[in-house]
Amino acid sequence: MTVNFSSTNNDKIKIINKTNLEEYYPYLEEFLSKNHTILIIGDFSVEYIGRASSSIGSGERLLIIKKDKSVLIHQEKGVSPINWQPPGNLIHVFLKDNRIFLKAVRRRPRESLIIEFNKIFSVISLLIKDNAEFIMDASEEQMQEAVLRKPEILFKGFKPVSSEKHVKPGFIDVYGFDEEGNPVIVELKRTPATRESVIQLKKYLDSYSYPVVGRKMRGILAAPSITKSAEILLNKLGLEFKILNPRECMKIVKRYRTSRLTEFI
Amino acid sequence: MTVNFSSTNNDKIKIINKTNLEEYYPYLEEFLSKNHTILIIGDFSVEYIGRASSSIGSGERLLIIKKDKSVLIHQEKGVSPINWQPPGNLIHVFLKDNRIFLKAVRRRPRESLIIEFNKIFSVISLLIKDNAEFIMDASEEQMQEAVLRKPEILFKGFKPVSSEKHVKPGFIDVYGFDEEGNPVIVELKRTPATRESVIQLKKYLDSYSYPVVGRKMRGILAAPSITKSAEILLNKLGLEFKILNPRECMKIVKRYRTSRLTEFI
DNA sequence: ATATGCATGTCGCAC
DNA sequence: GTGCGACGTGCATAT
Repeated sequence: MTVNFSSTNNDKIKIINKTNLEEYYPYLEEFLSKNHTILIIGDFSVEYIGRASSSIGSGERLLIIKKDKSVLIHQEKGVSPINWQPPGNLIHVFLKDNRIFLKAVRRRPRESLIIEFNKIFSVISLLIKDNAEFIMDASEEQMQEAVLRKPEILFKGFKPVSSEKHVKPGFIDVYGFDEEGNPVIVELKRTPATRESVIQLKKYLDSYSYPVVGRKMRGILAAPSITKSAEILLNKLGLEFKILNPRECMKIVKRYRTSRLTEFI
Repeated sequence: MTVNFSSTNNDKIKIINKTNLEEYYPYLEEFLSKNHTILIIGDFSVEYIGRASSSIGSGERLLIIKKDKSVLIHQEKGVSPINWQPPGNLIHVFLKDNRIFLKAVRRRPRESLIIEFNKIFSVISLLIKDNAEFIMDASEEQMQEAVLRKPEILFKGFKPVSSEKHVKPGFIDVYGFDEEGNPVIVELKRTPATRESVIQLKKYLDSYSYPVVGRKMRGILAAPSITKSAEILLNKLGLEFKILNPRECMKIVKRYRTSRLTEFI
C-alpha cells in the first residue's frame, strides 16, 4: 500500500507518509531548509558524542527538530528526552546505503548527535504561530518585592534596609533589623527549603560581621515549607524558619501594582 | 474541506484530521483510555497551578501526552517544554461550550495543568516499541571505577582504600593514601570543576579528621577541567587539581572489562 | 564569551 | 514514600 498523504485542513501542517524510507529524504531536506519544526516518528538508533557520550540501538521513537535547530528524542516515558541537542545546530541529512542519516552538530561545546533511520512511519512539518506571553507567578524576585512591600509578613516590626546586598559568598536576599535593632538576614525560597538553603543562609551570616554589643544577628529562612533534614540543621545552627507562600507574595505584589495603577488614574 | 484521514502504512500510528474541534473529542478519549502516546498540534491556552503557577494565552503549540501520563507542551524553540507535568497524572478530557478542555492532575505534590483548545490541527496517536538499552559512557561512577582500577592516573603511588566512604556531609568518591602514608581524599567530576566542587571537597576534608603526627591530609579534585574561580579557591585552600578525562576513564573501564572477559574465556 | 544561581528542574537510588 | 545528589542538566542574567 502506498499512502501519500501530504496535506491537512490548513497550511500549518504537512503530514508525509511513504512506504519506502528513501522517499522521505527530499521532504526532510525541504523542511529543514525552510526552518520548519519537524516531527519524525520512526525506528532509529542514536549516537551522541560531546560533553559525555551515549548510544542507543534501534527503537521506535519520536524525533523533534525545532525551528531553532534544537533536537529532541523522546521515548514513551518521562519528561526528559533520552537524547537532545540544544538550539543552534548545524543539521545535515543524507542518504547512504539506502538509509537516511541525520547529523546535528553544535560548536561550543562541540557535540554531535548521529541518527540512523531504519524506518520512518511519518514525518510531520509544522509552521505554527505562538505570540502569547508566558507569565510565571511568584518568582523569588516577586517574593522579595512582597517582603519589601509588606515586611510584617516575615514578622511584626521587621524593617528591611536593603536587598540583594553583596557579601563574600553572594547576595543576601533581604537585609534589615528587628524591633530591638538586631540585624536580620533573610534568605527567600519559592520552593521547599532544603539543607542547602540553610547552609547558604549560614554562609551569609558567617560572612557578615556585626560586632555591636548587645545585638544578636538573626538569620531567617523564608519558604513555603522546609524539609525535615533542613529543619534539624536550621535548629542546630540557631536559625529561624518562616512559612512564606509564593501565592501570598504574588497577591501582595499584585495589590501593590494595582495601587500604583490607581495612583496614575 | 473535510479531511478524515485516520490510517498510515502501519498500525503504530493513527493520524486524525477533522474540521470541527468537537470531532476530535471521542478520539482523545479513546487514545487516553488505551494509554497511547498522543501528539496534539493545536491552538490552545495553558494554566498551571502547583509548585508555582503560570499561564499562557492562546497560541499554536505541540502537546504531548505520553504513555506514562506525563505531559509536555512544546513551542518551536528550546529543549525545555514551556509547560509540563511529570509522569503519573490523572488525565481528564471534557467538552464545554463547544470547546475541548484537558486537565492533568498530579498528587504529591499536588499540581495541575489545564488546557483549553481553540483549535486542533491534528491528533496523532502512537503505539511504538522501544526495547533498546541506553548506554551512557564515562559517568562519574565509571570515573571512579577507572581510578580504583588504575590509581596512577591520579598520581604515581596512590593507593585507594575505599570508595563512597560515608562522612558527615556525604560520600567521599575515593579515599586512599599516597606513598608517604598521607591520607588522600579524592573528589571526582565528569564536568568542569566549579567553585562548588572545591567547597564540597573542602567540606569532606574538614569532616574527616586524621590526627596522626607527621601526616598531612591531601584533597584532590579530579575533573576534565576547572573554572578559573574554582582554581583560585582551590589554591587558597591548599587543595590539588588533577586533569582527569572521562573519555580516558571510559577506555580504562573498557580495557578492564575486556580483561575480565578474557579471564573467563 | 564566561560565571553564577535558579528551576514546577527531572531522574535515579538509597533508606 | 522521602531525602539527597548528579546531570550532556537547561536557561536567564550579570559581567
